[in-house]
Amino acid sequence: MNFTEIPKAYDPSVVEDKCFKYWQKNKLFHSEPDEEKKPFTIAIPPPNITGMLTMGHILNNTIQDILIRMKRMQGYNACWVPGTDHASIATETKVTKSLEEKGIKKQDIGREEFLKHCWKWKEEYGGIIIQQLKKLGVSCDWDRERFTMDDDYYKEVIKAFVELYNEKKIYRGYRMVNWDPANKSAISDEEVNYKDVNGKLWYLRYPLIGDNKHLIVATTRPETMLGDTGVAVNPNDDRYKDFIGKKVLLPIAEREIPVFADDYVDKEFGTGAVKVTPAHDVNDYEMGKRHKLEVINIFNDDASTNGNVPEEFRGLDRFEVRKKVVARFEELGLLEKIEDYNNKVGYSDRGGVPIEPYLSEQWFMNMDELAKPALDVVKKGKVKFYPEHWEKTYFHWMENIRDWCISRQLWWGHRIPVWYCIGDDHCTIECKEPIVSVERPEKCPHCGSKNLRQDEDVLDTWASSWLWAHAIFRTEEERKYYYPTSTLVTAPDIIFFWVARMIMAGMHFRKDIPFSDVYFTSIIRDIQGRKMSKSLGNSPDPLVVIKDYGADALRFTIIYLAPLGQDVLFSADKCELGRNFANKIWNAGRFLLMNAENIKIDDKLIDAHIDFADEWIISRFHKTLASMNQAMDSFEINNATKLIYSFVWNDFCDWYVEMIKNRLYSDDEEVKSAVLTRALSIFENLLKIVHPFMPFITEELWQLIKNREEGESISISEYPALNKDLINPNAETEMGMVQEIVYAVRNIRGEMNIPPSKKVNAFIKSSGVKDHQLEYVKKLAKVGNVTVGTNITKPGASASAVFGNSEIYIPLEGLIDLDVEKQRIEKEIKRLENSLIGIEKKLLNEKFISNAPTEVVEREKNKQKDWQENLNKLKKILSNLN
RNA sequence: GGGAACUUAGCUCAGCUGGUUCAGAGCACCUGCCUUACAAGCAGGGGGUCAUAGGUUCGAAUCCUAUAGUUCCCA
Repeated sequence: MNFTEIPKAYDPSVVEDKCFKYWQKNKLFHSEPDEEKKPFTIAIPPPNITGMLTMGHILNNTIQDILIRMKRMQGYNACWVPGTDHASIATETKVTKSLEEKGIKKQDIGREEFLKHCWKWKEEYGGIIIQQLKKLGVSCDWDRERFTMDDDYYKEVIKAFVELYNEKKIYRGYRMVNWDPANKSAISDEEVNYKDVNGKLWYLRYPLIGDNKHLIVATTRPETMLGDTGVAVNPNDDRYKDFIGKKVLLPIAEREIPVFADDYVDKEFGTGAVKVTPAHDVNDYEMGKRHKLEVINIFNDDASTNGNVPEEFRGLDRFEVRKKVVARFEELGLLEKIEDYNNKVGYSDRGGVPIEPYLSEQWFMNMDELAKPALDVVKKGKVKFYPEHWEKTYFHWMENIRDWCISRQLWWGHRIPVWYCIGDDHCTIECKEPIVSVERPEKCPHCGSKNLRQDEDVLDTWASSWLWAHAIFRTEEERKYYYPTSTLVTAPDIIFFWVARMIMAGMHFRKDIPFSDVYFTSIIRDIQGRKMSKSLGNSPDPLVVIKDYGADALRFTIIYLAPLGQDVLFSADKCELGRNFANKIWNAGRFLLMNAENIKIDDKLIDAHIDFADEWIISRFHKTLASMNQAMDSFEINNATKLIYSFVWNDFCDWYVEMIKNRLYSDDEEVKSAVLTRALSIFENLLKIVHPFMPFITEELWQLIKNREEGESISISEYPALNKDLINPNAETEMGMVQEIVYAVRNIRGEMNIPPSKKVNAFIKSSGVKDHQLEYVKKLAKVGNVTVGTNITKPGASASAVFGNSEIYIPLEGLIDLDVEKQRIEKEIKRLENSLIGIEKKLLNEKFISNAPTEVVEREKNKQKDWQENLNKLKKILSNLN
């Protein structure tokens, strides 16, 4: 290959697909248990099969990929299991809708037929998100892809149900649940979101029986009055003492209902008298139980009114009925008033409609005993959260945990393994007991009837995905090897849904934690800080971003922007950061490769002709590595990207590459070979530490800089080991001096507007500058001749600067603007004076001298001495200018 | 109502256990450059009483308390 033909700008579109295919073909990310190696395992948070790739997935999976790639290179048996979940409600909604578009109703075709459609839909669309994920370059073990409804996973879920039922942790009950009328299913407490709603408070008059008086009740839901079976007041409310025990005639329904006293009633709310609807409000239900009230359900499963309301009010949607009820109250002269009222309304997470408290028969899981060990392992630090503060949220939820409603009135999902005896003629009382079994029972164990009916409901999707961390592994052998997994990377909004429950499942079914570290990712917002959402249309399509900027650029940018525990304000154009960085790396590689066309690479010379610039970059590399290790250990991944960025751009490209040019363009072939060989080896190490973050470009360059065998890959190469002996303070000091001089000269050049094409000469009044340093100064600051000595006098018409304890003069005959020069010096004097004021104040403070550690005091004294000397020099320079 | 996080340059944010990266980075801005890796670049520059008020300390962006604002979770 002719390297001069390498394009000047990096083009990710060519490289990315090629690299991914190469990795796939060679199965580089496949893992099998291997007792010789330590496992490092990640279970992907399974995206839902109805989902499309979002920026949240990008962040989440990039982090996982960084962790897994790094560990893989560090010699671990890295195993990242990908997969998807079946998303009961979301999928069923999609399939139902698409059938309805064809004029097919779910009920008409029946369960079996409907499920066939679901599977077809899953085959067609369910894999899209996984395909999209591949564009990101993630290194999952693609042979291990799992789905929560795979046969063996399905069995695992059913087994868990039966086990928990037998342990009496799962039970059936007639309860008031959160009902989602859109999906016609119960949902769990966690799936309800409370929103502030600008509503109304209606004041309704209920006529007292045997009296001309009225009792006025206030309600946010007037329509439920059709199901009222009582009116409650506070027992200590003097206003209503006389009403207790009397009855009111419920308007419209024409029902006599009692007035009673209950402590629950808040005297301050409304009129202090509240209508009680036991079938449609949790608190009313409790009151109803206490006072043995009738329970009248007025709604069908879609929240339309049923036969328990007067004829003309039947079959209407709950919001329609509201209007009609209010209108009727007005007609009857029983509407006292309407006030604006701000209240919280629970909305269904999935359905997006207000939930309806609804009495129904459901399956529940008692969480008390499951929660204890799960709480314990986090308290004891066996499972660590990053950032740590999520522990508090976790503790609070776990300590106040409530029973989990796990049944859903849906067909797509894990069907509850419970059968009911319909019976023949000889049923016993025991036949009423549910028959809970992994396999379909032959007959009723009590009466022998074969007439059995399976429970129609399926389980909450989370009641299957909570087993994910272990159920993704098929054999006990694998579970022993890979479980517990290492790090879970997930969004904090599913801490209860998934993280907490997975810890519970792990402790219960495996008697061990499911993962040792949990990394809670940032939430991606738009540039105005709004959550990204479909309805706002403010979420960039990650695939378009990848197309425009490259996957590496997107990966790097999103991590760079995402500090631990902080939200990220993202817009696609921010990916310029990553794209530019990729281009920088590309061009550094291009530079080395172009030189490699004419210069021989010779590994024997890798340590030959080494000088302080080489030692310095190696020192910087190992320092960077040390900081990176520290950052990664504490999951400060964005710090790691910053370290990488600054090493690559500032140290390697800005300084080192510029510095080796002197020697690469020399006449000594051996020096040239040594310098390029070494630079390439440092560059290779650089590629390796960048690789987990930007896998594609680093793979491409790694393949280019040496001849590689088929199947070789940077992704399975050895990660550079930290060698603290190579951190070299002498080289850094020597380099520091070069940098100081170069900065000083560049500053003069910049301020004096001297074009780069024009070389300047320099006089340096110092004893400590060596010739080989000056060679670099000449190159980097575009200096022609340098004169160094201790007894140099300042040439006329020159600009000056002070560095360390030395002075530098740049003769600028005809170029110098005296005013500019004076301003430059004065600015520097001002800066130093301000610093000195602060330091003097400190040193004059007796308490500082006596209380501060001696080394701090020493340090301050030295600083003062150096700065004072420099100040004196500058002052002298300034007075000479005047 | 209870809890959590945040407030540092025009914007987005670093700054972990107080004193050698202490006031930083990227973007934006201004000036000069197509210097044989890179204009997606190079060199230089301007810009912040670290939300406010107290306190602890020899010393506070950093620790404590209160206040204000922003965001999120739970009831």
